[in-house]
Amino acid sequence: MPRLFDTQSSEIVDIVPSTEGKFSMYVCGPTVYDEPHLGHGRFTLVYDILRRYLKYRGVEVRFVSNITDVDDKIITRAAELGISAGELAKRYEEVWWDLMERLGVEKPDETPHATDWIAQMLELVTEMVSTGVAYETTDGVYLEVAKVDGYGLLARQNLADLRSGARVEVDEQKKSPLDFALWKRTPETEWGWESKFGFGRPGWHTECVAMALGILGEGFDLHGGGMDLAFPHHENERAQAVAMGKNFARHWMHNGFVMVGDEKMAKSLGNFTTLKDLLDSTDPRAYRLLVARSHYRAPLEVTAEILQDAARSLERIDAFARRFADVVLERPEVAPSKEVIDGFNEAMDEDLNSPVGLAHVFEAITRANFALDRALNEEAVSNAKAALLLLGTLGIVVQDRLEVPQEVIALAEQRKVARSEKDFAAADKYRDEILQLGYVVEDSDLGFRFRKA
RNA sequence: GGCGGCGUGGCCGAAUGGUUAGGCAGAGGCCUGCAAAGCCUUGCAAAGCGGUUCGAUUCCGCUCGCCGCCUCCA
Repeated sequence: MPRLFDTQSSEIVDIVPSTEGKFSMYVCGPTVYDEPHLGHGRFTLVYDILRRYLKYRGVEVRFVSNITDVDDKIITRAAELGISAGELAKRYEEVWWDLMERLGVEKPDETPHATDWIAQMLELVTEMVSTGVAYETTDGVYLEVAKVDGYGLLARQNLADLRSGARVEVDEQKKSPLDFALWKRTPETEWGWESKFGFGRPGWHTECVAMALGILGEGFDLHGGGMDLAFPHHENERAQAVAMGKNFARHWMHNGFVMVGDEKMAKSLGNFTTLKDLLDSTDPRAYRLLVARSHYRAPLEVTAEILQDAARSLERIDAFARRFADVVLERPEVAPSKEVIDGFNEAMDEDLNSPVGLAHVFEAITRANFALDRALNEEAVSNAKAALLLLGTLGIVVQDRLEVPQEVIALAEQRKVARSEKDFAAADKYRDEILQLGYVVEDSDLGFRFRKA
């Protein structure tokens, strides 16, 4: 198992799963009310890479990520559009999965919906009220955070300091501004559910507790999300579990933000680029490469120039993959370079250091090319196999074959003949014609190869 | 106000108390009919000021600049 930075202890720790060889992870998914942006793309890629890496290391991963389909923002947005909240949520959930597929993010093993867990949430609320850690007011049920041991653990602040900085609106009925809603009473004209606490809907923080514990059980291995979820969302999830005397996540993992200049990309700041725009304009793999080549906890700046940089780096990877596509198949007996794989694993094992992992991949690519130039085939193939294996582990799908129209192949054949007859004027003419059709022809020992112009 | 973090070469981005990160771009060369791809060589660095040390980009302090969380937020 890798070591990972744990938000609770604020240090890199050994990850010890509750069951050896297995790993259960829960990552907070989207509230489906609008277009996802680059930040959503980053966190899904980060956890996708973690999941793929663990599987590659032979760990049996169970990955749960929820869909928040009941929320104030959904209700507000739906009202603006004049459609039902359920309809809006359904629409944006479809958008979400479509984008995930384009990003190459593997679908979670389970994708629970908050609206399917209302009954379980109400059970938890009932339990918290009965044990006295939660109380009712005229507008809902609140958890009294002062009664929770270690409240502030994930925020790394004590209760008093959190309270002094609280910016939440004052509610006379709440015992503390930090107390948060478990159940919100609403008029029956609004979207909601009947309950012993009155008609209403659940507070945000309860759904993940119900779903994580309900699906993965107590003491599941890892809970993750963006850094902005550490407080108050995850803090409040943990608070509920602690209040009920239940074991919650063993480890907490939080990824850094996507930055725009010196600011966090956020809906509220209006400085976001939608994932759709990114995917429509750039090779989706470029964003994955960008995410993988910076550390997951560091801020990540994304600009057109930086994406272009990653895209060019990807061209090098694809050129390498094309060069080795056949070579690798011819040598099934050669194993991937252990040295490269060990270097990669070592980097990834220390808090998922994918930038260093990628450096090993690029070094392997250089060595493979170097060796093949000198006909050192075994050396070339073992490095190439390692690089290809590890790229796959990061979820980077190489384009090692190109579907080329028959017409282009015919021109390349003619060019080959012209070259053998030393008719270079004709050869160059054929090359131009191939270029007109959108392909670049490259010569090699094995004949010709193509790439997209 | 409280808490956490950051400032690395033209750009992106790691590790590290003394030796090449890696990628992208640049320069020179090899290969090629010419290219492309590839390979080789090569600039360019550590916000500032002090301190610890034989030696600091790396540790400590201060200054400056910046960011995040404490409200919804990935």
